Parts: sequence; C-alpha cells; structure tokens
Amino acid sequence: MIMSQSKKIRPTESELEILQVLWEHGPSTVRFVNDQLNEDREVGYTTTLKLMQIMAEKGLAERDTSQRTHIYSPAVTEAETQQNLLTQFVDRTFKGSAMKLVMQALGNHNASEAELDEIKALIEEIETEGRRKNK
Amino acid sequence: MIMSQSKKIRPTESELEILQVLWEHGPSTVRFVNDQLNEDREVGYTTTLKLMQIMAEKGLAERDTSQRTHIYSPAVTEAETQQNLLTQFVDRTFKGSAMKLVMQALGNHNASEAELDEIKALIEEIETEGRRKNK
DNA sequence: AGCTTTTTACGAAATACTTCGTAGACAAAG
DNA sequence: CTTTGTCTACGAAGTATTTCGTAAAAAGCT
Repeated sequence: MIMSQSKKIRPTESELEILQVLWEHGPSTVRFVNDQLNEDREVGYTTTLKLMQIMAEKGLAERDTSQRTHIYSPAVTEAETQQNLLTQFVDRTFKGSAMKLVMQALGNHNASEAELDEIKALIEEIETEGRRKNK
Repeated sequence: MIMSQSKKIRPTESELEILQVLWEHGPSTVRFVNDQLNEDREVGYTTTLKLMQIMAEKGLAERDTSQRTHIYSPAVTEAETQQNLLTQFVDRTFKGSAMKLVMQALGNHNASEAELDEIKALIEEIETEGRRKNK
C-alpha cells in the first residue's frame, strides 16, 4: 500500500477553511481564496496569504511560484483529511466509538428517505463484505 | 421548550477530557480527576486545578466549596455537549452534511454485526416516525 | 517616467489555550 | 507546637494559532 503521507494531516480550523476552497475550486490564487472566505466573514488579505504560506511549509498545500502571482493547490485530499479529523474527533468526543457518533448524528438529523436508503445500502454492503471475508 | 443553556457549549480539548471524567465518575475532587488524567498522560496537579477553576467560571462545571476540598460536578450533559461538538464538527469538516460524516464513519467500518443491527433498528425507527408524522 | 495597485515576504502583535511555580491557608502527624 | 503535606488562589510563562502592518518588488496606468 502506497503511503503518500506518513505524517498525520492535522489542519487547523483556518487551514481547513482554505482547503475547502482549494478542494472545491482547484488550484487558486491567494486573492481568489481570500475572496471566497470573505463571502462568509471578514478576513484580511495578508492573513489569508500568511496562512497559505504556512500551509505550503507544512505540506498541506503546494504552490507554483513560476509566475508573480502564485498558484496554490491542495497537497492532501479531502477524503483523507476528513478521515483523519474524524478519527481524532471520535477519539476525543466519543471515546473512540464511531458507532456512538453515527447514532448521535442519525438521531439528531433530519435524514430524508433517500439518505436513509443510502445508508441502508451501505450497511448491506458492509455486511456482505463481512460475510464474504468470513470476518 | 426549556433551554437550560442559551450559550453554545464549547469545551476545549483539555476541558473535554476533564468532563469525561466527571461524566463517568460523577462529582469529584481535583485530586481524583488529576489522578484519572495521569493514567493516560502526565499532567501537573495545578494544571488540572486551574482548568477546573476555569470550567467553573465558564459554567461547564459547578463546584461545592463548602468544604476545604472542593467538589466539582459537570454542569453540562454528555449528550448535549457531544451534540454541540458534533454539529460544529460536521459544519467545519463536512460542510454541514451529517450524512457524509455517517457514510465516512461507517465506511471505515470496524462495525460489528450487532452494531450494524442497532443502526438498522434506529433507521427503522426514524422511518416509522417520519411516516407517522406524514413528513 | 511617475503614480497607483497588486503581490509576496517578514515579523510581530493579538488571541486562545495549556502549563506550572509560588504563596498562603488549613489540616494531619509527630 | 512544629513539621510536613494538601489544597486553593493567583499570576505568569509557554505554546499554538490567527491577524495584521509594513516594506519591497513587480505590474499596470496615465
């Protein structure tokens, strides 16, 4: 199995906001990211710049500096980042019980019929998988 | 509907660790909580004391100061705290989609057959509830 | 060319959170 | 009574994160 990242990906809250923009829109300039963030809340341009520079240092983002205006790309995928944050969150808040988390999330959410069906399908899949592997 | 807490409950990571002890063991002294924490990692006594004092100020805990050794009790329930943290986490990490979170949590399954059955039962319940309300 | 705007770099202030040292009160033990 | 230990209070240092001001370089404009 290829491990593209040996270290744990742990973006801070602000870094995560920026990653969301990069994941959604792809490679972007600081200006663009800052504009996106400012649709939700006021953030100074240099604040965003600094954060993105730090993210590049940390390896959360990569940047193309061949032009005067640098282009930043996410260096981690959304799925792996979510997985890491989720694991950490479950450990902290639900003492490691992913099931408790699922129950709580399901219980308090207005899930549509379609969504519930989706989950049921997934459960089916997991169960089948389990039997096949004789787990 | 009675709102026991108008403000959002947002314990920090350290505060959450302490709350876990209080939820599990009920009203406790600083000494007891500190001993519990030290089973996992080294923490100074005054560190725990300070945190618990802050928690009392913030309203996360209550304390009985009638004796020299104060007794601290949780002032928030485990369920409501988990719910608040969960909502916040889903917003941040899954852009508000609880379903994505559930799918991801389930997908990384170490779920046992029994746990999956539990979830299926919960889904059944939600679906029945939904039909009853003709939602 | 001269002025304005945009961008990066740098550093430091501001904020949030965690940790601990020290002091004083009180209690327990000898 | 004196010594030793435990507890609270307080403040401040340490660390992580966020925010921004300023400067210099590059680009755009008139």
